[in-house]
Amino acid sequence: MASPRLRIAPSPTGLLHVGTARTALFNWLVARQSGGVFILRMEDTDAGRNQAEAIDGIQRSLHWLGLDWDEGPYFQSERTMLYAVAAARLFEKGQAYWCSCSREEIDARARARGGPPGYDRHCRDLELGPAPGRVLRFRTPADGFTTFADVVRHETVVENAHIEDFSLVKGNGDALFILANMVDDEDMTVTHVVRGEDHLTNTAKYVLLWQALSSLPLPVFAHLPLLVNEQRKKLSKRRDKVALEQFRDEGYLPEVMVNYLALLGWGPGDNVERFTLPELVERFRLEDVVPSPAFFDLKKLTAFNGDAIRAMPTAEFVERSEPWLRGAVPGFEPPWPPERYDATVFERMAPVVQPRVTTLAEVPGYVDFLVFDDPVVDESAWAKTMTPEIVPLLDAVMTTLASPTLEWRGFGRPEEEELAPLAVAVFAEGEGLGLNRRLTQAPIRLAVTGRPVGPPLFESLDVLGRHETLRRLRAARARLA
RNA sequence: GCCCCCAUCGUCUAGCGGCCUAGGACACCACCCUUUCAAGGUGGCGGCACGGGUUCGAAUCCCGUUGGGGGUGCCA
Repeated sequence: MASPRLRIAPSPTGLLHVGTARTALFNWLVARQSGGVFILRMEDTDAGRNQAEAIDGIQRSLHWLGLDWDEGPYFQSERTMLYAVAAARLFEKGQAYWCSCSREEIDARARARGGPPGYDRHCRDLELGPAPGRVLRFRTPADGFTTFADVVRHETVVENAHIEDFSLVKGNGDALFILANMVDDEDMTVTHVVRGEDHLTNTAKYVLLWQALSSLPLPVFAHLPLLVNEQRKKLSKRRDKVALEQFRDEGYLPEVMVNYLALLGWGPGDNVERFTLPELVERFRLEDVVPSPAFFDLKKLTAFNGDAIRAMPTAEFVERSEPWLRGAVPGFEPPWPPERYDATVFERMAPVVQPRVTTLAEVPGYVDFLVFDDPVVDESAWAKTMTPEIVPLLDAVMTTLASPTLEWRGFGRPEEEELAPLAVAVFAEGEGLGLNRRLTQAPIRLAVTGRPVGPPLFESLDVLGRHETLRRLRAARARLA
């Protein structure tokens, strides 16, 4: 048997959608694990809906995920002759006919007869020729059944009487999806059609067309379960956050996205859930795809992302965070002018930031106090914490921190059990005033970072430096006086 | 309306007739650790939609019911 040929056939009407990405991934996995070919084909037959930008965006997103294609991108808009030839053949064989009915006429007749909506085969035997405004319709057999097998589902049988005489060519001469899609699959000798369940109903039409136009065996079909939102509706770009580039901009890692997407509609037999792309190539089985819809759970994606960030060597974390810190991410603005980013400062904080973030876009929020001239103060937290009673603490801490004999070090050392010198000094002052560690660190954190929560305090002071720490403490003290 | 598909913890899934008093992950809860917040550790809560069959035996097979979804375009 010839090597498998699979394709992803997005229509360039917007950014790559997570559902399309999942479909692309499954197709790609089958191709790669079988020594097959993965084809990219832009289904841009509807000129009015195409967006030039989308063509680049789709390719960018596929690359981002690590899904490379062997052929293409093909563009259906450049292959119109193929569809015209197929349409002419169908017409000549009597398997298609021209129809002059407008949508309004079709609907009006459906209402008049009180029957179900849909085309009533009005022009079927009128023997009309082609003309502007006329559509070409497929002459669906009046009786019999159309059946097809599906790797994910049971064999499906559809009564031909239930399939309307669907349109193949628009009134302006352009081919419709159903024709172009089938003709291209045949022409590109696609062996496996792996796509979303929303195409299941189209498949009977596809099979009918294939039988009318091709002597090749039908491709193997696999209809993947839909990705749904919390309302259990198909993910849509209008209602839901689905653009892959948005996830990228928010600091989700491509390897995590691939891993998570693979788990939507498929599960390995054992209790392992974390996979790299090469591991997926090895483990994935199309036959094991489940048929029921899957909820795209942002919480689980985020949890995986946080795990992956924590699992990185710190140097890698620093490197991969940089675009968000420098303002190099298209959809993300750091809270400071990009030129203020100082890589050497961030490098020192990175080890304590890394376990606290779940996406890379969160990183700047953990280190902004180091970049700003003055901390941005959380006023509600200030009001609660910075009471007149803490003045003695601030005074004592300032005196201690100003002492030149104090070693300015806030990071603990692996080999020592004790607290770092800065922590020892500050806690000692708090203790002297009858304050526990929790109460001692709170006002200092607020004075220096402006917030009640954040990275560990003494590490933060360490990186901020003695001079700036004291300046901020004095400023807070002044505000209280 | 009609056609098609689907149905295991809240969610994603394991299960493919006996190993299931149904396993894992995310979420959630509790405790521990702790300078905030995280992280980490330990434990917990929680499910086979319902009704009939088939079988010595069903989450697993069959039928029905109910529920959910998709399609029904001169969109893809």
